[in-house]
Order: sequence, then C-alpha cells, then structure tokens
Amino acid sequence: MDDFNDLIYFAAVVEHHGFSAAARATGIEKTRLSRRVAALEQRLGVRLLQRSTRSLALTDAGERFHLHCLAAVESARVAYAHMADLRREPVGTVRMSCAQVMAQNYLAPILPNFLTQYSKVNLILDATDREVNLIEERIDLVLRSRIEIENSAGLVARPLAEARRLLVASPTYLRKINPPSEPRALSKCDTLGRPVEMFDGQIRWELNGPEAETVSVQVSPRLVTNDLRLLLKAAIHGVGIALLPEQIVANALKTDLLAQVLPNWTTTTHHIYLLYPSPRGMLPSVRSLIDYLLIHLPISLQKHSIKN
Amino acid sequence: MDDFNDLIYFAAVVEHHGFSAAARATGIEKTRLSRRVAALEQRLGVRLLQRSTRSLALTDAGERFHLHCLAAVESARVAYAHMADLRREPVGTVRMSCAQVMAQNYLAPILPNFLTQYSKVNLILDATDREVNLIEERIDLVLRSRIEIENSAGLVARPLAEARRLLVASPTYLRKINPPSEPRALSKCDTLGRPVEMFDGQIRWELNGPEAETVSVQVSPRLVTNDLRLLLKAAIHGVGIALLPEQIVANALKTDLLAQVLPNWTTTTHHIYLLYPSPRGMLPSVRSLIDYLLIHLPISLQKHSIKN
DNA sequence: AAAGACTATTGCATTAGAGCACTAATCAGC
DNA sequence: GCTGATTAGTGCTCTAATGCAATAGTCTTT
Repeated sequence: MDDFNDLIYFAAVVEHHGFSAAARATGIEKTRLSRRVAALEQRLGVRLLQRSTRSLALTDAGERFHLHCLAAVESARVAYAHMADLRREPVGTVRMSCAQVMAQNYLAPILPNFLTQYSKVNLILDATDREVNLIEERIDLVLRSRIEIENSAGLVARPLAEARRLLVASPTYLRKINPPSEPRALSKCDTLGRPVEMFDGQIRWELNGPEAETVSVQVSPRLVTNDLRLLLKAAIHGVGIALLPEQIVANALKTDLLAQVLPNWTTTTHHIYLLYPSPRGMLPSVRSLIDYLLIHLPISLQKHSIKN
Repeated sequence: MDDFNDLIYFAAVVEHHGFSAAARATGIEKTRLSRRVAALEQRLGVRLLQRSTRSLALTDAGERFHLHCLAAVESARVAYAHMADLRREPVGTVRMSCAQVMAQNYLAPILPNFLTQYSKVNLILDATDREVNLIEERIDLVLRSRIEIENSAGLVARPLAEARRLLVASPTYLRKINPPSEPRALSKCDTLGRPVEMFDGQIRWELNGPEAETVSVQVSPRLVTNDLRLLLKAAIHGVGIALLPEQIVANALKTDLLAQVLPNWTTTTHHIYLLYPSPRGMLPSVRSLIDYLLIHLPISLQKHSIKN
C-alpha cells in the first residue's frame, strides 16, 4: 500500500474526465497524472481507465475504486480543513498546569473572564503540586514559581513577575516573644512552612543579610501546608513566623495585621513564569491564553492581594 | 492540500507511539517519517506531536487530526483491498457487446453455463447492431463478424472462426424460376438481404468465381432484415435467394430444405473474432469470459446450427 | 551515580521523480 | 477528405526528496 497521492491524482482525473482537463483544473502537470495513474494501475494489477489516445473512460473496477478514493480524499480534505479551523481562531481545548497555590490565588480571579472572552476555548487546569511532564501529559502551558527559571531544551520560559518573599508574623505574636534581631534567633521561634521547604523534618530558609552575607537557618515548623491562605491566616492568628510571597502578605502588612520580621534580611526572590513548548505551530487557543495571562497575571499579582 | 502520504506517515507514527517504532513496524525509514511529519506540521501551521528528544505525545490538535487520518487511511486501505479481491478470482461485472444475430445464435446456447460456472461474475450483454465504442461505452469484450479483422491500436483481436457465406434458396423456389448459372443472373431473382449489405437502396454482393475472378452484382431485395432467423425462414419459404453464414444454413442444406445457389462461386468469408482492450491489468472476470468463449464458441458455431 | 542504549534529528551523497518539449493518434469542422 | 486542434503518452535534463551515517539529548539500568 504505497503511494497515497496516486488516489488523489486518479480521483482528479476521473472527476475532470481526462488527464488534460484534470491538469488544467488542479495545476498538476498532466504528465505526472498520467505517470502516477499508470503506476497505480500497475501496482494494483488492475486497469482503472480504459484509454484511447484521445478519449478515456472508467473500467468497472475503476469505478469501484473511484468510490473508495472519493471517501479517502474527502476524509483527508476534512482533516486539513479541521486543522485550518483550529488555526483560524482560538478554538479547542487548552491544557494548563500549575501549583494549587497559584490556581487559587492568581488564576482564580482572572480565568473566568478569559473563558467568557474566548467562548470557543475550553480549559483543563491541572492544579497539582507535583512536577508535571509537559510532553507526556500533553500540557500546553505551565505556570510556575521557582527560584531559577528553568531553561529546558525546546521549552520556552516567559517571565511574568518577581515574587519577593518576606518573613512575617502578627504584631501580637512578636510582642509575646523576643522579636529576633538576627537569623539564628529564628530557630527559637514558632514557624510556619511549606512542604517544598522541608528537608529532613525541618525547614531550611536561606537569608541574605544587608552586607550580602548568606545565612541558612533550620527551623522546626509548627505548621506545614502548601495552602498559602492557611499559612497566612495562621500567621495572622499569631501561630508563628512565616515566609510568604510579597503579594500574599501585602494587604495584611498595610492593615497592620502582620509585621515584617528581620526586614533587613531578604530571601531569594521567586520568579513567576509561564512555561510552554516551542511556539512553532502553536494554536491560537494556546496563544490567546498565553497572551491573556501575560497581560492579566502581573496585574492580578498586584491587585488581588489576599484580603485578611 | 498537498502530500497525502504524510497522513499515512503521521498515522503510523501515532499508532506505534514514536518514529523509531513506526519505522521498525512499517519498514519506512524513520528519517523520512520525521521529515514528512515535520513538513506536514509546517504546512498545517499546527503542532501535531509534542516531542522531546526521547519521548513524544499527541497534541490536542494532533489527536483530532489523527482521527480524520485514520478514516482516510482506512478508506484507502479498503480501496486497495477491494482491487486485490477483484484480481484474486473472477468477480464483478463484465460488459460485452455483439450483434443481435450473434447473441441469439451463438451466445445464447453457451452463456448460461458460463454464468453457472462463474457464480460471482455478472454479465451485461449489449446485443446491438450498431458500431459500439469500446472505450466510451465501457465494453470489456466485443464479439464481431467482419470481412477484415480490424486491428485498432490498443485493442486486441482474437480470431475464433471463419464464417463462409453461401447463397441459398429453397428447392421449390429454384424450380419455379430459372436457377441462375452465373452471378449476373441474380439481378433477375428475388433476394433477401441484411441492412449492412445495403447500398443506395440495393444490395451489393461480391462473388468470387472458380477462376478467381470477382463479380460484383447489385440486386433489389424483397426483404431486408438483420434477423438471420427471419432470413432463413423466408428463404426456406421460397421468398428468394439469401446470402447466409454456413453455420446458419448447414442444417437446412442437410435436410434439403435449402439448396445452394451458384455453388462454385464463393463470397468473402467473414472472420468471427473477439475484440477487447489491452490485456494489461485485465481482470480475472474478463479473462475467464474470454477463455470460456475461446473454448466454447467455435464448438457452438459447429454444433448449434439452427434447426429449420 | 555513571554509562549504556535508545530517542529524534541533521549533513551530505545519491537516486527517483518532476517538468519541459515533443510525438503519435484521434476528433471536429470546413 | 483533409487540416488544425486536442488528446494521452514519452525522452531527457534537473531538481528535490531519500537514505545512510553521525549527532545531540534523554531515560534506564547496573
């Protein structure tokens, strides 16, 4: 079952009642039509067209073959047309993945509007904290927050924003204990952490001092969760000291529900970025979501700081 | 909508989960698969497969495209399989054409048996006296009786038998008139002819004498018909002199219902032959009919002489 | 943890197919 | 009845796709 194009050529010749006519109509050289149909007949071992030097007509076999050809060619035509449709406007399903935290805090406020705006685009959002395999799990787009922007081969990383992380606690709690004046003092405080920070049952925080010195402290957390809202609430309730993204705590700091701890010490800032496979042949549906996120996510990060 | 083969390549890659696997399974070089699928994607402007150097997975678009591909490839496969079936054994419809005379006299006795023998072969027999166009009317096989075997380009002419034609009349009629002793005397006799012999309201008979001399006589016919049985009956009834094929009159001569006129003079013998388009790619169905006729028609011509 | 095995892809020489001009043969019209 | 136009098919040159060998990268196994 070799050359599939011959079916098209044959169908064209039949449709236009002759090689020359088909050549004129399709733009394919008639010599090619002639040769390919001849080759097809030889492969089949069946005469499809009965030809004299001037006229030609279908064989009985040719007629049957032509019927199947039409079906095949039509299927192919539909396949092409369908792809053209996908390329014309944003339609279809986009698969996206990000950490649960980000889905809840950053995407939730803006995604509904995207779906309203692009009514033909469906979205599958896999909110999971595990490392996803972009290719095997057929993910079109990943939103990530990491210290280093990963630059895998064939993947595009598009930075969206920086996420400074601040050590915070409730003023009440700070008044209760001796507020730490240098990193090592943290080990005596109650702390709140996230699973990704865990190492050997303890949380490790890297802090950069005012003179660029780096101190790594290990603290035993009283609460470990990947739910940032929960951490925020626990901190506000005075459970302990938490290391949280600037965007998350901004509101609480402003209203004095939280206060910064060791404000002169900073942690490595996280980069929030989009990760997606090569843009070559990217569909408008994916493109539209990326564009939408590039515009609205930075704004979302600033405005939608979490209320108490 | 260019290269149709790419659909096959793509379908193969999807089916076998990878370029290398598809290459092993189909025998197509993996480099070709890789390049053709890449070209297909570029033409579509859509990524079908998301690949890393080692693994690969379908895109959403790719999955949809694959569905259509399967339909197209399947149609093509069926088309090929169908032709293979036709080639395997005699099946399908064979179109044949011949003069009404021959259908009635020569084919009628033997065709039913052919249809019994080859139960999967259907036959369309166009019994017409007009000149058929083998190609335009999609005729697979023609049985003809002509003075000269035509040797058209691209057509095969297969001689079956000679048909001498004899001048005959009923003994009763011959007794009534002066039996002609030389061709020119025929113009005073009553004659029976066929439309093909007509020229300018008269019938022209070419007669070859015992010393190879040729005489062309024109006679005014009393009856003109292409129904040989009718001519035979008219001759037996004593309407006049007829020029009929040897096979047709053999029985009547034997039983003295007819007698030969001018027995020393002969007419140009007719050649009975099969005419069919080039045997290249000929189907078993047609082949079987030709073979059957080559065996049984000559016998039919001898045995089945028409009974009074 | 490192190496081996396997993946998709690319460079380059070669072959197979494409296109042009032309031929043989047929049909239409004067 | 012959000429002109049109048909399918063919020879030859050249382009473009193919196949081989090698590359870069990834996953698995020892």
